[in-house]
Amino acid sequence: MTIKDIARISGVAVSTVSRVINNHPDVSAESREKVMAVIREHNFIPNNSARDLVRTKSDAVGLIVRGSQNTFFVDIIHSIESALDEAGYTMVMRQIGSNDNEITCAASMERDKRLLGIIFLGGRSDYSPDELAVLSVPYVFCTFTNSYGTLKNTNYSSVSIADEAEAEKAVNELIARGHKQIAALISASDDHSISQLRYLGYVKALKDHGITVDDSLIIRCGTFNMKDAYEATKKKLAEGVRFTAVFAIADNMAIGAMRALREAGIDVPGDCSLISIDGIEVSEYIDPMLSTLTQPMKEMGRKSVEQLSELIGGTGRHSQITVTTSLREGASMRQI
Amino acid sequence: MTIKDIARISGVAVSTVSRVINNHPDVSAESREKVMAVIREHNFIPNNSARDLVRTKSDAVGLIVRGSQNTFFVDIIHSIESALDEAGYTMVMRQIGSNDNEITCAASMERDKRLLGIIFLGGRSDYSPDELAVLSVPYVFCTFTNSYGTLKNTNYSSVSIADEAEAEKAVNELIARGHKQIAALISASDDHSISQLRYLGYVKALKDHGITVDDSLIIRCGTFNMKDAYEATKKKLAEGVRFTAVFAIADNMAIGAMRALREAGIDVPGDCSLISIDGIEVSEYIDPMLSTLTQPMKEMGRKSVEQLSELIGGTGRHSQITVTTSLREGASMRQI
DNA sequence: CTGAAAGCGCTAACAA
DNA sequence: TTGTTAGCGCTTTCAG
Repeated sequence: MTIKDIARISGVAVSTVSRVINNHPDVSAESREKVMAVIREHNFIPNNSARDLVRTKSDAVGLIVRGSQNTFFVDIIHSIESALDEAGYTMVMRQIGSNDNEITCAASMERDKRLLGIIFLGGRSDYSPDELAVLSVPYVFCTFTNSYGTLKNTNYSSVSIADEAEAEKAVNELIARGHKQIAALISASDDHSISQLRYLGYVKALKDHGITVDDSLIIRCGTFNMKDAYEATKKKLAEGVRFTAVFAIADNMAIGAMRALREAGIDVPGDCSLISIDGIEVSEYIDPMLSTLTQPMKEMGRKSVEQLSELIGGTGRHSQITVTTSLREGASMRQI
Repeated sequence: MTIKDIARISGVAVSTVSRVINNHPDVSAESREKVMAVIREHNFIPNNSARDLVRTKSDAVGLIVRGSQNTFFVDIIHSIESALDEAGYTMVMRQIGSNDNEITCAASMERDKRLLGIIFLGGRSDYSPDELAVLSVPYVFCTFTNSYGTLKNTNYSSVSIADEAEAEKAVNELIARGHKQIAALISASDDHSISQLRYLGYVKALKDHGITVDDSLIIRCGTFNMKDAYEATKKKLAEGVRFTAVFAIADNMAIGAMRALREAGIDVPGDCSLISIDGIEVSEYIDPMLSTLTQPMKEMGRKSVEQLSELIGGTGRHSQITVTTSLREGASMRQI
């Protein structure tokens, strides 16, 4: 069933059917009625591939999301969606698996959907100019930025927290409460990811306070999973390593660690304090409530759209926007 | 940049470029090299709208997901993805917002992407034949089924748990532990959703054991959110209503309730037992570990694909597959 | 207000 | 092995 069929059945030309479908005003009420009736009767749905193909412009902005399971993104997605909506854009969201390449996916969507711009939610911190060269519309990184100097500041936009500084802030909270044996729960310390940045913040905080960094206190999980964080912490504890506090680079991982600690008979915060970064919903519901540096999700979403809008409009230049977290005092830390 | 441009630059015809792009064997190594070089040099990416438009057949199966924030779906999605992959299909996933209509979205994708079949992950339990009439390829419901008799059994396929029976099973666990004042944490009892079904199972369990159903023990949240579950439970407790156990229709909601109970000074499971249904990851990590009836996610994903495969292949008829949960004994229930 | 016709970028006969 | 060409289903001039 195509508009050609609809046209034939309704006794009008395809262009008239097209006008009806797209709500063009210059169609007589009579024709409109007739066509609509036929469309309804036959459950006709226009083919988007064909529409996208012929349309030369659109009002679509792509949102590429890495790691959909990350409940941390849910609020940001909502915020981006409504901001985009207010700005008069249509959002086309694509969640990609961990194996897919977000840039390739974005480049593909850009061509298929005639995107005006792209927002990347989650992604790597070390893209090369060559990689990004496949994109020819403006884009902004949300929740991460180019932290390894592989890009020029004048060539990309981002909205993110200062991962290293925030991690330092988190660890400082622990130090301020008298902790010196502080473990770090990370994914890896050399993967050019957010994990590495937050790890560096941890190291800096310790050094600044004259605390020696003890590599045996670093718990490397390899991933950002709750389960792996649990296993890794469990293993570390089984090795007999002890500490009075843990800094986890993500709430998710902190929750995994919490269970490992509990199962080892270590009370949080009684025997061990715990702090992390993110502020995902469930972290507020568990017992003890997680003390965490929450990222301003709504704000990040809104700012990303603002920045992209200016880029699309031609006003405004590239900029790296840094937002700050705020400490949500849960009950997982204590003074010693 | 189109294949026409690539053809011109490479000095070959568009069909040759097309052949290279699609890895057809009948291209000389020389031409292939040349074309590939030009493609790389210009960062050429083919337009999928055009490809989808012209392709008359594909190996794509659509996966329509309602409620992406639901971490319960993550494992099922993985399982469906790999099963589809093994069966030689390509998966096209689309997450839809709570405002969008999943059937319309599916119908649209069916036409755009020439889908061979569709899997609905999450959805309503009372579709009408008319609604479904827009779909012309086989589909299967995953995690829900047509529970209100609006469809003929010979007209649809599904893989789900028996919501009412499983809810009954959950409540029976509570009753077996001596509980009689059992609250039910639900979304609504008359919305034709899974909530209503599980509510009915709750009612049945009570009745079968001669326990009067007390409407003041029903906590209606209106949604399936953690937050709303928390608020609703808090409110109920503030009204002075007391009970020795709670049956929550979903883990998510149970976690919300847990916090409300805790804040009211009610210990779980000391003062109040708690059981729910689903088996989401985090429910295993919290303290106390949630006692829940876990759905066999991997199995559900695999069976959905199997069923769809048979439908697509023309072998096999429609069927409603019921899988069963298993009790994961956490630590949120106790004998009284 | 309506229709005819020219493509959008690509694939797949068909011919060479 | 390669090139030519006819559409896929739709939107959009351009005439009428």
